[in-house]
Amino acid sequence: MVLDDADAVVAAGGEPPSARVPLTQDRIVAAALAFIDDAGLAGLTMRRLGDRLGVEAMALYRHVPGREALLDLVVDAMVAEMRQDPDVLDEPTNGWQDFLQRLAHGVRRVALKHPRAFPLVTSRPPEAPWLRPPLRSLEWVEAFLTGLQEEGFDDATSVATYRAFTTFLLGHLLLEAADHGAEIGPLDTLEDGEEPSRGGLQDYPTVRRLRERLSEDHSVVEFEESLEGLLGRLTLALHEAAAD
Amino acid sequence: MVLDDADAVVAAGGEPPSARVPLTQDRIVAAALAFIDDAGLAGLTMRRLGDRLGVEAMALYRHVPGREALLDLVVDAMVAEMRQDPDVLDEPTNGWQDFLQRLAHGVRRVALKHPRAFPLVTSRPPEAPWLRPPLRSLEWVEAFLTGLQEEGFDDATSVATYRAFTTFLLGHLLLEAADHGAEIGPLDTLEDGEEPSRGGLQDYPTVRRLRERLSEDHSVVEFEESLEGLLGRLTLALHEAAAD
DNA sequence: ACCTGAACACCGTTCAAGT
DNA sequence: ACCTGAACACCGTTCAAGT
Repeated sequence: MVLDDADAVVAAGGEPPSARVPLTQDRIVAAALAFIDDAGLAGLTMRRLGDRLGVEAMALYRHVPGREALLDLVVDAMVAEMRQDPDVLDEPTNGWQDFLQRLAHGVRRVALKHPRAFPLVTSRPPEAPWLRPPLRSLEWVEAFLTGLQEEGFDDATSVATYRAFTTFLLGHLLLEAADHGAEIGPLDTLEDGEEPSRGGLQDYPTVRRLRERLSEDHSVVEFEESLEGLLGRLTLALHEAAAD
Repeated sequence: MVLDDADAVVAAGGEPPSARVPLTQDRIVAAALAFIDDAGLAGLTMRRLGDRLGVEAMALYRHVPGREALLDLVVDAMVAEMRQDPDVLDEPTNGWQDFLQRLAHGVRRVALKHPRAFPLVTSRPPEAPWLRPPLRSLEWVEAFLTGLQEEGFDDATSVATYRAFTTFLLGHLLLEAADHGAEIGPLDTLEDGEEPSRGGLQDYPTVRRLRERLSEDHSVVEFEESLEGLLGRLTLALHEAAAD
């Protein structure tokens, strides 16, 4: 999913005049992700994606089974992006807390890099029913569980941690991505200063009074504190498990 | 959004032979929600929804602005369903912990009643950018914040609680809904016992060993304990705020 | 007043035909 | 070997016409 020379040419100046750049699945997936990033999922069409790649839509079907499968590949690409992150470790080398902290921040970086595509990680059905977004690849879960077991987690605690950790990530990152993605409906183009739906605010005095505060962005602090809270609870659970 | 006589007639025996049941927005929205509940969002089409109501698709446009708007109305219907729940209180009458606990369980009931429609609550853009799913209506947030303030929460703590509470609900309920919704892709019809994607499991020994455990459903306990943990942290935060 | 029929622009996808 | 053109079935949506 790395930008190769072919993409560089296309990105630089439209499609190459005569030099035929061959289509590949990776190029298609990368283009689809880029498309969603700046036009939203609703705008992604096989025909428009073809345009973007200088090709008829029908040419895509030689490299990708169809639109649905393409979206799954986009999810795979984002999941793979987390694994490439040098700050995310394959196994715990400085204790499990450091391991989980790096992982959490790595996932968060990807979510904020692709706020409009990230929800796909949640909405696409996973490979197996017990895989949970956003850590929804077998490789991820294997690395996650093995890492914890190396650090002395027993079976039950490892699995419970996987579940608690994914729940935590999903809640925070989906909301944070929504803030940044700002899926502005095509109707909400408030180019003029009309401030829609503000009128009704008079009926909600408390909301109205706290409006400024509600708009403040404390997501970094909240993520950090919530993560620390989770790690703290896990530490307790670990000691309890050891005491049994 | 309550089933009225008109729906009862239709539900009982197909469309009424001659007695014209007038279309209303409520009937359309209820039918759309029911459709998503048992066919998934992808299957919902204006034309098919018209069929289900014994009407041409074009007739729907007299009562609903369009498909996108209809989906927003479906979300509103689910949000309203939470407010009708008799176990969910409008204001805290037995302390804020009881207030939040009832609210949490009420939202959970709706999520589990509509596992395939619930994700819409997250994916549709809210009325205002500072409204957060799943408590994404002005009425909800007004009741929520006012209730907490009656219980002595200051402004900052009320808003922080709103944010923490929504994050908690979203993470848990989206994952739990996904478990129950089982968005089985049209291709995944494993009517024969082929067990797809199980072959690769040999490369993931830890996942393989913990497979049984990963499939166990502990969502009730997790929801309960996580909620209790949240309330506990809030209690601490309250005391800290009071000490300042 | 409320619904229908026909039409338009746009989809995903298939397949024979081009180069 | 790889892409294109034409075609099919299905969408959302508009609007004049029916009752």
